[in-house]
Amino acid sequence: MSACFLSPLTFFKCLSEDTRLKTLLMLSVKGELCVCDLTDALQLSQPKISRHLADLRKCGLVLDTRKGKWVYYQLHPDLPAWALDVIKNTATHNDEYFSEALSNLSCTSC
Amino acid sequence: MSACFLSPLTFFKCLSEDTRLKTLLMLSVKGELCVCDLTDALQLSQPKISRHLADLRKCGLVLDTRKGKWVYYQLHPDLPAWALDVIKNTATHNDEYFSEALSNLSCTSC
DNA sequence: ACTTCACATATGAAATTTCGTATGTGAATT
DNA sequence: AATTCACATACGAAATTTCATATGTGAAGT
Repeated sequence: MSACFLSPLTFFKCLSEDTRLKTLLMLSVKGELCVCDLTDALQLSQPKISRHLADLRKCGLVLDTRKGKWVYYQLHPDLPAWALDVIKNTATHNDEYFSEALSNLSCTSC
Repeated sequence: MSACFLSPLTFFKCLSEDTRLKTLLMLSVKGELCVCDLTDALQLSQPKISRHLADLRKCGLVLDTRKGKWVYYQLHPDLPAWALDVIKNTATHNDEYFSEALSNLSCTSC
């Protein structure tokens, strides 16, 4: 789904759950992460991560790209500027909220 | 409650419901509104508005001041800057989401 | 082609959120 | 002090969200 329109309510509902919020904040810092990166970082089951990623996809907040066996997620390039601002702004001023998750990342690109 | 600390998750949970979100956006534009202003603007029952205002109070997002019979609400002065930014930014770029509510306001100060 | 790996989805149960209705509280008016 | 007005809270029901578990799908290796 392309991110043509995004109602503020839909957007904030996506941000109102721990797993989804941390995922978006991590993506805003790291640019791109695969599902296994996220399960490692957040120490959660794969189906749980996958379900929340599906929510974010349906709302147009993230874009998924398959690269061989792995599926990489990024913030959707067509995300409205105000929404991207909210995410970046939140990430910048709340390191302590997701720093532990970031430090759990073991990918080579970190 | 003073707004010493506000976790991003708590904050976004407050923004993830239509009544609460519109209330916050209206307050960011109008500065101060009483409960009856909000019931008029949003065309909702008084207990419903009141319950959501209680939620916002408990999280430290709004401050209530009694003036005679009326209770006026405003965004909490101690709201963290990043959180205020999110609200203002969202209000600026999503007029159509709450413009109808604003136009329903019949208070003299509008 | 069979297996394995990475990820997605389906299902029902459990937890959380929301709501309407009724009732309570405080300030002002008479 | 009794009533009215503006607002807050209590309560159970209904709706929504979240989750664990099981199963399905697609790509790559053997």
